Amino acid sequence: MPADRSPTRIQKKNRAAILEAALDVFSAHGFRGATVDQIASEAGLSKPNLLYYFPSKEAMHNALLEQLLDTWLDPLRELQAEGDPLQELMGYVQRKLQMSRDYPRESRLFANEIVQGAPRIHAALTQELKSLVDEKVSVLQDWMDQGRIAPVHPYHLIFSIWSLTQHYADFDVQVRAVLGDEDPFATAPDFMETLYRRLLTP
Amino acid sequence: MPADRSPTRIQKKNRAAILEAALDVFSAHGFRGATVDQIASEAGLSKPNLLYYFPSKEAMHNALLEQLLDTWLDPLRELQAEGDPLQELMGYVQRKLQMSRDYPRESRLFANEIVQGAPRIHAALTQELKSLVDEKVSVLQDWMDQGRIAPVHPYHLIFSIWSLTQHYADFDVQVRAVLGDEDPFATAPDFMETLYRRLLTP
DNA sequence: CGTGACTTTGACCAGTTGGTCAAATCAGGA
DNA sequence: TCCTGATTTGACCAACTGGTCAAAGTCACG
Repeated sequence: MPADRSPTRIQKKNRAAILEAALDVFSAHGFRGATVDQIASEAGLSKPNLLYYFPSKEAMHNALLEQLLDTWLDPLRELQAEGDPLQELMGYVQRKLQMSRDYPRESRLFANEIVQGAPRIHAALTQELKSLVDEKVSVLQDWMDQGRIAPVHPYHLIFSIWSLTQHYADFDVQVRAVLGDEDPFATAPDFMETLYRRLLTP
Repeated sequence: MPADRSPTRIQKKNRAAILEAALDVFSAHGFRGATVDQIASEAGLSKPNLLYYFPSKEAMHNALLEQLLDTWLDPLRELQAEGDPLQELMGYVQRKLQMSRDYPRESRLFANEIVQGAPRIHAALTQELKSLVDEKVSVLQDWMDQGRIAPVHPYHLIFSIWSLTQHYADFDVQVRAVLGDEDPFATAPDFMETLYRRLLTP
């Protein structure tokens, strides 16, 4: 096991390579479907060498999830109570959509975990996630009470943004199978814009 | 292997029990994460007995997927070109939402398969699925051309219905972690109704 | 009740899995 | 250069995996 001291050049490089490979494999096969051998070969390292940097397969998975949950919630954190309501919400939707386009593996990693009952991050859902959502929901509720956006169930509003945007990452093969050659990300932003403008304009 | 003749009472009962258990296990762990032993013990049969009724683990998975793809597309098939456009679409949304509530395991089985790249049903996506969607999209397009519903990208409209409704089955733990005690299916139908009425009313 | 087909299972197998370990190799500061 | 700690790996292991098979048990029907 590498020491707890500040990481050497080699440690930095290898840890990053391992996490990169692990993201690839876990997001494509889920936790139980991924094998350490597969991650090792994709990282260009031997299996015992992986286990020198991370004590177990589960530790790699945890490292990814912890690192990612924060990044994943950033777009929602940026939603400002002080801004223009419709503009803030549109910004949030477009940021989430960009994340689906630019980080589809991260999206699928979470999707795999949640679909299978979130056995490894259930605590984080009821804590960090819930409290952030509760906070932003109260902002939405204020806007609705002030008549600045149309009144709708604020939690379902947020769920709808999550599901619509992540759909393009998580169900990518299905979307592309139906759309054929058309690039989903070329037309999705416009659709989202229309949908939420119609829904939320008072 | 059971004969090809008409199934005996025992064959019917055991096949059904196996598929029921397989649905439970596959939907909770994905294909690679599920084990035949686990399915066997949940079905109350021995492992060799399972493999007497199905030649392999993959055969069980295929049997489930084939049987389910049809059921899964039924709500869309019921969308009638002759009916009232808004009412037809609302009906479709509500039928899909009910399927998420009543058959969450089926939804998660598909979700697992698609998220992991649909290695086993990719052909069905580009054939049965695509042709049904193409057909219904042309109905939607006619309605839009006639000004009977607002013009939006028809494929994204269908994707949005899929993602919104299935979210409540596939991401159930997350939804419940955020909502606390509130039953998502008590308030979701109303939210969907509002959303699609605002989006589609001309 | 007897018989042949259907059903069930314990024991087993070869391949894969996550993980260990001692020994070998390497990097870099004195 | 040499030495010490960091890094790497081949060989290995026990547990588990999907799947096989011959033998035993059960059923339905004449």
